[in-house]
Amino acid sequence: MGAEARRRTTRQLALVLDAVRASGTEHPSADRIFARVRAVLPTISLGTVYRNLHRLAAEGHIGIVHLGDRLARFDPMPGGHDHFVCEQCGHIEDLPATSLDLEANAARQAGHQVTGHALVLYGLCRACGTSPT
Amino acid sequence: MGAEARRRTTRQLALVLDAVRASGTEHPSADRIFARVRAVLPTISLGTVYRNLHRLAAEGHIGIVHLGDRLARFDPMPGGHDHFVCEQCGHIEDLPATSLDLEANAARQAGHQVTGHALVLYGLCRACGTSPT
DNA sequence: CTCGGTGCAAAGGGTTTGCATACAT
DNA sequence: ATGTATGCAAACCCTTTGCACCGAG
Repeated sequence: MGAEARRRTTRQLALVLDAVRASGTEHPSADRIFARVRAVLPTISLGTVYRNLHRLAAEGHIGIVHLGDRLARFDPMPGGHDHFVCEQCGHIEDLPATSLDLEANAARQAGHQVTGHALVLYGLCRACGTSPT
Repeated sequence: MGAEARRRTTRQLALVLDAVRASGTEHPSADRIFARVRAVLPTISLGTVYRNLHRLAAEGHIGIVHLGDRLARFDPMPGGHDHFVCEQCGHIEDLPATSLDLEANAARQAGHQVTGHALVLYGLCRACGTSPT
């Protein structure tokens, strides 16, 4: 180990992290982050946003969420929790972390080691389930 | 409702379904299905494979699985069950269906209706966890 | 005979990458 | 001074689509 690449702190990196942290519950996509940061630093490029997003995720500062569609979404909370997605309005909500002991059991009984999971619940959110279609 | 489009049965549709059904536990991607079918019907096109894959999924004959990587995988079993993915060798394993009552509860308490879920467990499969790195 | 399905090839859209330059250390 | 991070733009990759022809009903 040892030989880890030396990492530099740049304005771009800080701004990308800020943007994700300021996104609250929104779970923005990369191009949304791009737009936000660009409002502050107009010269930043999309490639840089992606590189910093991945670096931040690798260092455990932010989380990446895959919701079944093609694009990745970013989350100020690094991990552990799950998500609920409304199939009608697209609203995304954080759910508390779960141990998933029951579910992981099947895998463990097959001799596998479970180290993590991704869980997305689908349905109708309160607003969509209440209002007329 | 009523006015449903009339659907035709073609050799291509049947072969795509056959290929998915014959894939067992492999969870093949679209281009893998494409290759398999092409071995039997060399003139079939990728576009047709995708169209039939989606039609079969919409009709509930096969399942689509998103594992966090970029491409979709197809499953002879329509739904209900979960998956385990080995982070080292990429092996995919089916897990029995789970109700996820505990997890869905948090969403229900917020007033949402939960109609489905996608759960992927990550870790080291038996082979990778046992053998030396 | 009809009109839904097919093949082909080009377009799409998110993400990654090569390269010369800028800048953190 | 050193070499990592950036900006730009092209490349990638999976997937979707427009269009003219084919073939199931």
